[in-house]
Amino acid sequence: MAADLTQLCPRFEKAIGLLSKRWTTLIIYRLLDGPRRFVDIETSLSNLSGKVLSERLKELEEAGVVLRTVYPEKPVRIEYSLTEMGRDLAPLMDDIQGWATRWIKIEQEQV
Amino acid sequence: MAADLTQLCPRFEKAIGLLSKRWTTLIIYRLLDGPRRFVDIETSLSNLSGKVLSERLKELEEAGVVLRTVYPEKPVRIEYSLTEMGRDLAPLMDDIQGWATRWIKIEQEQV
DNA sequence: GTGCGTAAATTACTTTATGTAACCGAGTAT
DNA sequence: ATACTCGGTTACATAAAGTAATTTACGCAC
Repeated sequence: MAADLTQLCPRFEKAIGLLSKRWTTLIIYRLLDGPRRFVDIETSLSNLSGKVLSERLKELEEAGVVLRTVYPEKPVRIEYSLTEMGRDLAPLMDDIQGWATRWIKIEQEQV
Repeated sequence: MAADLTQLCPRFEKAIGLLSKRWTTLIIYRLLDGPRRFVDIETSLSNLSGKVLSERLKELEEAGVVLRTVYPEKPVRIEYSLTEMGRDLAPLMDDIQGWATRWIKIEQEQV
């Protein structure tokens, strides 16, 4: 009967809980290119609303993946960047990119 | 002004759309150990409801990641397994596991 | 055959998450 | 003063997920 009592590694579960929320991976992917401002992220990911972006950035900051830096210039500038923990996700992103390239088919627009 | 017009690779985006849905990764992770029946997956992932499992398995089958096999035995047996495309996600899972092990802290139960 | 149980779902209903759009406060430009 | 940008927040509407009961098709005990 013992179906499958293999416990999931709690760290793995927690990582998945963080990373697999909607938009999270795409936000991180954007930040791999370098620090970005709120609006830049918002406008570069279509359908991502400021509301959710704000939530995600808070979660990621809380988790230690993203760093929020305030530059006290004339009009204050706020930049979001990846911490070391965040940059360490780069190989993972490459894996997804590789897998996608190998397996994902895109339906062609009519030629 | 040109904020960041870098387009996301559509394959990458599609892959993320598939993989980052709630439960999807955990279901695939479970199937990496070998074929499983519906109830086994359901009971091994707490809080995953039959409803959503059913949806996810259909999506994954549709995407070519999961194979649904019907064994016409006395009480019919249905097994879900990974296709080659699905098994090719193993390195990604390993990377997530590695990253989680390196960075994710678990709050300790009181000793 | 009646009642009971299991596997694999599906349906109806509730709760949570996300999307949309308007609004705010600080700063700057006209 | 007016309008515009940035970095948000708020209020409301829709979509997705959770909960629980029901369904269909079996087998099993009686």
